[in-house]
Amino acid sequence: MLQRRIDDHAPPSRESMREAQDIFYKHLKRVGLKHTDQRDTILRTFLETRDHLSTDELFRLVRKKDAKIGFTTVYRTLKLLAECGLASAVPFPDGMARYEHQFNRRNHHHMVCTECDASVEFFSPEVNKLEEEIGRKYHFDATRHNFQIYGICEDCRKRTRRPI
Amino acid sequence: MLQRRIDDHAPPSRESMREAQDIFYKHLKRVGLKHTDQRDTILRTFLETRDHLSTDELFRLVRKKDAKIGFTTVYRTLKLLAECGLASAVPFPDGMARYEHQFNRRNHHHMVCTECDASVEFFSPEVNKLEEEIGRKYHFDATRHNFQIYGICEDCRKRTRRPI
DNA sequence: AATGAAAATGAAAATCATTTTCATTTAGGG
DNA sequence: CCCTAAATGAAAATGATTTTCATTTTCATT
Ligand SMILES: [Mn+2]
Ligand SMILES: [Mn+2]
Ligand SMILES: [Zn+2]
Ligand SMILES: [Zn+2]
Repeated sequence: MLQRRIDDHAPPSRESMREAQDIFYKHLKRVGLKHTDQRDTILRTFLETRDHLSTDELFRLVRKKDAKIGFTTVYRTLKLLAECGLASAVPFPDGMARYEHQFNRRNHHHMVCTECDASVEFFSPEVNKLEEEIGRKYHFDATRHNFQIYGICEDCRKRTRRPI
Repeated sequence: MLQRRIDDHAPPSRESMREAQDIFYKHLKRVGLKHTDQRDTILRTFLETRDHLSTDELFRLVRKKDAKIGFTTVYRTLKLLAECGLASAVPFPDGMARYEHQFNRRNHHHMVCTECDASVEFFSPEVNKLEEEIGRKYHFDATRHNFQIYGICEDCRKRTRRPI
């Protein structure tokens, strides 16, 4: 699924990769699970992209590195990554479960174009403040939120000659 | 799915029901579709509740009024209602498609308890303002948004003796 | 290094919400 | 009333997700 960026990014450095693996393997140890090559490969592949990947899309990327890794293992690993905070589900309107990595990454939200399905990330500390305020106001122990804006992206607007 | 309210509400009056039917049938006429008893019954049933209903849940309610109406018709009618703005999908984390009616209803958002799955509606004009501002800032023609807060509801917090 | 119990793997099957198909019935303009 | 396009609903298809299970692997302990 197309994704447009408004910020730069470099692939993760060797050491930040280590750092993330550390988080993952500490989590595995904590819940009594084991370290495997498959999990390593899947984590590395996942961190190398900033896309919003479906399980199948990640599976296809993983398969390029190790064709013997099965879909089921990718599916299960993605769940583990979400458990320890390295991944989080992004609810896009295509209905499929999609994940993005949350390692060394600036907190952001998404605008989704209803015309071309592209998503654009944006940054808004105000949204985070709102979560807090509303939680306090309604006696709700808020831990996270989800905010997405739907509409027509700049490109689609230009394409259809319909200025804002 | 449990839903707690912080505002009062009465069942729709006879005349507001008419008003909604009018919107629906104008829409049907516009797109060349026909008026049927089934569609009437489904719309009435849908407007009588403020819950966030899955297709199957609405189907069960509809069935009480007319046992001959099929699931497929409910499914299709819900789509039509969404088309003309009388219904809108609410993306709750249980993964199922859920709809709430949007007729004569105050604009609101949802807090969802990750412990008991209950949802609480809240009101925040600030969120609407944010949609506008962000759209303007990023040259995105924003038409709608989705904002949900996840956390632990008051009841669950009391139950587990873990004050905020 | 060898052992063995617990966990991991991956192919295949199961699940289940959603969507489509299709034979039959119905709405509604003329 | 007639005719045609649309509606209906049962059944089947779809497709993402999840489970099952036989086999393999990890790793703490000898
Ligand atoms: Mn993102
Ligand atoms: Mn609601
Ligand atoms: Zn677009
Ligand atoms: Zn709760």
